[in-house]
Amino acid sequence: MVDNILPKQSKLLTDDKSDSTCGCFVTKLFSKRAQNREVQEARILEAATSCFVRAGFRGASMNDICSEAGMSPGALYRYFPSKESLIEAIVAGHRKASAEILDRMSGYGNIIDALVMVGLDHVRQKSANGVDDASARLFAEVRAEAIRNEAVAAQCELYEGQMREKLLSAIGAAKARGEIDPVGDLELVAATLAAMGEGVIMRNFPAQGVPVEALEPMFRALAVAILRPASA
Amino acid sequence: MVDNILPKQSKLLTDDKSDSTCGCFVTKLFSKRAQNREVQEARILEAATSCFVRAGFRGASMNDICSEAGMSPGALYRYFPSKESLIEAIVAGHRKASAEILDRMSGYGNIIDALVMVGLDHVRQKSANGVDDASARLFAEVRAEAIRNEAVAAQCELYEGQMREKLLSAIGAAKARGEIDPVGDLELVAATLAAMGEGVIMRNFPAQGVPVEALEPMFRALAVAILRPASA
DNA sequence: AAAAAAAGAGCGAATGTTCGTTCTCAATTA
DNA sequence: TAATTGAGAACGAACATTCGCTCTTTTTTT
Repeated sequence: MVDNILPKQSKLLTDDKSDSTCGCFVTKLFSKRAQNREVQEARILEAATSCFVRAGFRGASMNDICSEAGMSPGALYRYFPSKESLIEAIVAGHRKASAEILDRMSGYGNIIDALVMVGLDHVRQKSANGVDDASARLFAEVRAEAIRNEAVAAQCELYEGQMREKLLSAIGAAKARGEIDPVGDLELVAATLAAMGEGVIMRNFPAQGVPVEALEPMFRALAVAILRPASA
Repeated sequence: MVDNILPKQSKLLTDDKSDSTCGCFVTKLFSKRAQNREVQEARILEAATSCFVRAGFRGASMNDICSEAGMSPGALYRYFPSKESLIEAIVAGHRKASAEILDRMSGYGNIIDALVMVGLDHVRQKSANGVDDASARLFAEVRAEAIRNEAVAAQCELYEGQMREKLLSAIGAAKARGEIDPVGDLELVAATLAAMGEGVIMRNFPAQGVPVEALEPMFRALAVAILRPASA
């Protein structure tokens, strides 16, 4: 389809003549070749994401991805050894971005505000990240793929384990401070909050015309109901 | 794999000789042939469900399904004209079962109890329906498939539209009665409850060792938080 | 610094396999 | 006998991946 927006061989980094007179291994790290590799990998991942969102991991063919990336199969296979490796790279990046949102929790004075922020930020990121709602769709695809693809399941496990820990420690600390009185076992409380939040994220409300702000009272009500802060 | 647990041709209904002396068209409806057709269709759907849960809609081949059903491709294609038609039949059945749970809502005195029941019944049905947790896994698969398969999307739309209406009318009635004071717009409230409930269903908690009863206070807290009953 | 050699990058046709579906023919039922 | 049902081989398309080749960049040698 989109055949040649970029020249066949990216020249992006060719103009500025880097001082290749230096013989040290810095040349190796920043050589034309090494830089090009990163650019190409990014290009492939972007194309693959676009194709996978459109047709699913199984539905998108390597040829589709090659076309979208403006690259031949032979070239693409120099950067990723298999379709499977592409899927894994994309899943890891997707889940990592989610996990990182939780790191901002400590910036909030109380746990309720922090949780609401986590929910809203997820919705924002998954629905308007860049141009389209690719991320929310990927979420569903990844969930399904994880059921039968062991490597993908492991990636999910890894990052979702991190998320669970972060959530758990934040809630545990708040409880220790006497800030909240959760309705149940901390583990279950954290898992339920995560599951319910994920349900909202996957619905992709913004794509259906519901503004992110409208979800704020919903997330807040959920957090208050499950965590029962002393102030309420 | 499981090659021949059942005989190649099911004899389940062959033994009891039905009175084929009657020449009216009732014979057509209940003839050996017509009965056999239903049995075979059920057998195929069961096998297909099993395969799809194991490998996904795209990952399971028609040969897999044929083997599991103890049937040749030629035979199977007499009952379903395509893989696509199998998928659609399964999706429809799966979503219909979900929608029917909502019909039991009117049996409860108040909306909170009714909602909690709906959530728990979904979890029960999706996780322990029959033998394994096939139904919860199918949920994820169907969500992903609906993104790119128009026919599946339409099936989901149909039944989820019904569910939305049922939920909306139940909540609307409770509000009219002054029983509750929801935190927001009724449409959004219903959609959020459904999304959050779905999140819990897809997590398949019972398969991870969390008993269904443990989820009851979670669902109740959610319903109370979002709907705000006067009694609370 | 120039020449030669090696390594890397890209292309696109080719490969072997898998898959959904169809076809032909035999067996069973009406 | 006529119609339905089933088996299983066969078909054509699609797919992930590889191969042989050319061109460019980097490294080594002179």
